[in-house]
Amino acid sequence: MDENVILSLTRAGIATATFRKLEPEKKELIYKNALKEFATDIFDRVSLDKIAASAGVSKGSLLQYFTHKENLLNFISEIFLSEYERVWDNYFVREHPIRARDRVAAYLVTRFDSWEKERLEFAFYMKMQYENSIDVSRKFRERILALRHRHILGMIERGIKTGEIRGDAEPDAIAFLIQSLSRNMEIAYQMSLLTGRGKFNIKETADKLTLLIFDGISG
Amino acid sequence: MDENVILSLTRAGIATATFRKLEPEKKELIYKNALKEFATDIFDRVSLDKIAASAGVSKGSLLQYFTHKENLLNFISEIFLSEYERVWDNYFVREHPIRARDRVAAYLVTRFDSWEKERLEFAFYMKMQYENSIDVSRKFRERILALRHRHILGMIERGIKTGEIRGDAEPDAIAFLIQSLSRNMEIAYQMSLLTGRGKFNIKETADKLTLLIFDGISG
Amino acid sequence: MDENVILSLTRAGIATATFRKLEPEKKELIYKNALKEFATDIFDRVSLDKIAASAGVSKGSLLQYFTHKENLLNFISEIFLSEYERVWDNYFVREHPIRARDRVAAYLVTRFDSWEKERLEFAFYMKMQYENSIDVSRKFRERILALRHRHILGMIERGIKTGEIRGDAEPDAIAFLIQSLSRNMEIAYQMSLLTGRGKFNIKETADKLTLLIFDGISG
Amino acid sequence: MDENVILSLTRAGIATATFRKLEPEKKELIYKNALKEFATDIFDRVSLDKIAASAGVSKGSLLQYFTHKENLLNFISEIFLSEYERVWDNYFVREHPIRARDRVAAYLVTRFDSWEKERLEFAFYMKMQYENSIDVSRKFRERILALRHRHILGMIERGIKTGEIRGDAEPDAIAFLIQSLSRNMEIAYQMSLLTGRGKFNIKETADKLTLLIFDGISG
DNA sequence: GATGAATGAGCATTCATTCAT
DNA sequence: GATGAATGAATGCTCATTCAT
Repeated sequence: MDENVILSLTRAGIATATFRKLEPEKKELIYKNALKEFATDIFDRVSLDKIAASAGVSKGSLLQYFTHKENLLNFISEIFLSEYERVWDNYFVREHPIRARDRVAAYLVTRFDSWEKERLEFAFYMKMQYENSIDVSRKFRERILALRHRHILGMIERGIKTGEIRGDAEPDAIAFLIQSLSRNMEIAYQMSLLTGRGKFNIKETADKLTLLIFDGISG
Repeated sequence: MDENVILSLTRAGIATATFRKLEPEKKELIYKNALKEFATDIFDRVSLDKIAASAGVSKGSLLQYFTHKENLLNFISEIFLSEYERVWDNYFVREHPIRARDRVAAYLVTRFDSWEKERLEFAFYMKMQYENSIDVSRKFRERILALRHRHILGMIERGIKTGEIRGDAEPDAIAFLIQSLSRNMEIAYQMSLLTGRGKFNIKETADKLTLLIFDGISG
Repeated sequence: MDENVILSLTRAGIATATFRKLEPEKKELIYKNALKEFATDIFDRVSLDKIAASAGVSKGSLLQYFTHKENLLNFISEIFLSEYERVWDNYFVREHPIRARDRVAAYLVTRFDSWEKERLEFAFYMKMQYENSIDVSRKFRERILALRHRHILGMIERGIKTGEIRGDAEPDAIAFLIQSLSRNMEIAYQMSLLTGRGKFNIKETADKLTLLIFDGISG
Repeated sequence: MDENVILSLTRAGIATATFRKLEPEKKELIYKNALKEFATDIFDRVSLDKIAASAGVSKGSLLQYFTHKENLLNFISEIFLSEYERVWDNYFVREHPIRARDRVAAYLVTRFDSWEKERLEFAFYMKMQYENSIDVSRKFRERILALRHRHILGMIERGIKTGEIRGDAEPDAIAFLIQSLSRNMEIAYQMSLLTGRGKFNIKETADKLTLLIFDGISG
């Protein structure tokens, strides 16, 4: 957890100064356990008692750190987003495949290996994107969407420049297409996790789909 | 509401015989009002009192008909699904566009005109797919997925036969692609409804995307 | 407790229909015990748990009857006021002393013998008149004040007509004077109850004060 | 704030030695801000956090100075009383009107001009007399009552000596009468402050009432 | 001596479910 | 079969008080 982010969240009134001054391990513990609860169940069914107990803090302290239940989610959400954005931005400054279609295939695959180890983070990510009944999630959704759109558009424009992607189509439409695939892969992955039966082969799916959208499905 | 469906739900223990014997209008009234509540808010925040009041039944009766709150949702879900499946099956027995790509474009557009008039049904459909973390919604999700997969596969196989869709690719992969588009269009539509700003042009989007996936995005 | 009053309170949304249908003894029990708590302690420190327990009802029921804690006080207050007004109005239609000064002396004494037996009612009456922090008490205060003012003015006007009370002074000023005495007697009575030491002789005080204000304190 | 009073309060265990050693300005600051809170709201709703924040002290210190929340109120109460008594005692050693009735009229008016500027002090004074169902307020009430009684009795006895006030009546009864007027004027003043509508003319009321009680209301 | 972090007791309110009528 | 009264479990939040630093 980035201390600078925590500082700015403190300034934004999302976490209190009291929380900021906690030992890093304790902060981490609270973050992890709260994320776990919010990832596992709906906002209304998440109980502060349970979070407090599993994080080894009193409920009173928890509320002293975040004032509100909703603010606690807000905090978790912001920390998650900052980390998420950091990772993705990092990804795009590093070296990348040479061919546009490889870049797209790689994009579709990215993050899934992390999710593999961070199941709770993935569950939280999915829940926040689709949960409409809480205000915090709207912000979350929009932040995620904007980030992904920016990244995808970047790839497309580069592909158009090199002539690998057709320039006669609207970049936004192509972006919508790639966004769709990415989203559906996340959902398919989640369902395979939930049902347990049959692993969902991400790499293979990404490769196949990239081929299809580049070359078209026409006979 | 199909009486046969109600009968089978009664046998499955989802609704009681008492409910089945109700006058059709009363059953309809309960369905409509319960669906409205479950579409509007999260399972936990839906109150039986409100449903009972708006449906003109007593809370006691409501529970006598469905035993549980969750069972009531179960019932609504099953009725919705049976209707949903009926409509789609109907769609595919009727005449269709001649060209494969027109069939796909039409598929992507279908249902949206109904949703336009049936906002609550659409909200319920989306909520069940993405938001409610209840067992019922898992079943719902899977049923929807299976149905759509079956229909899309049908289209693809027909296209392969006519040579309009390439036969060298796995039909499942192509189905995944189309499924992705369909899903993302629903999400985009929902977001345009929620935010209110800027209508989402379904027809235009469907056409553009169909072109893209048939011809590919290669330069 | 007058059923008509309860009915009108139900209509005003202060009590629910569920409460109205209760057996009279149960209603009485709730009224008595709630009044006792509100008479004994500050609104914030009165606990619904305690009232529910002493009235032999569940806390859930209590809230079903009155929706809010404040509404429960509201209810008690209205019942009290209706009874208070009934008693006083009754008092003034009955026969009265012939002489104006006797009427005033009698007025100052009235209610105290009832308070003697109804200690809790008296405590409630005092608390409601002087507790400013709850909205309900403002209404209470104004109702009490208006009633007493009306009654006192009535006495004064009659006294002016018979020539027993001087007509050259403003009736409102005389009313203020009598109101002051009445109020201070209540306070003195309350203090004698609270401290326990030395009974406060109401009758004697009323007689002495009536003499004083009629004849003046001039030497 | 009189340091001698603080010393005796320290000895009485109401304030700690730690508090006594504070700089006078800090002590004053704590007094002012605590009084403000206790004047504005009921004991239970006054929060130490708020007092600490506005007084520029830590909550820990506040409790170190006074041990309890109730003791803090105790302290404020005692300081207020000592000041109140000082002012009144001062008033009675200064020169006064020559005629007894003027002295009474002046007495009824005294303090009101101070309250005009010291709204919070007045609110505190009233709240302590009537509202707080705490032990502290009982003591407060009795101290105020005793002081006023003493002063009023003094006036009366002087009036009896000069023959301006009748000697055939019990001085205590006359004192009760004047006390009543004084009290009711305070209440009327408070109500005019609370409701906001129509100023309550103190001087005029005092004059009229003095006339009435001296000359009597007989026709 | 000053501070403020940690705590836990206390409480109003909601609502599904039970069950007597 | 219909009703709705009774219940109690569950939970977010406030705040005085304790106590380690």
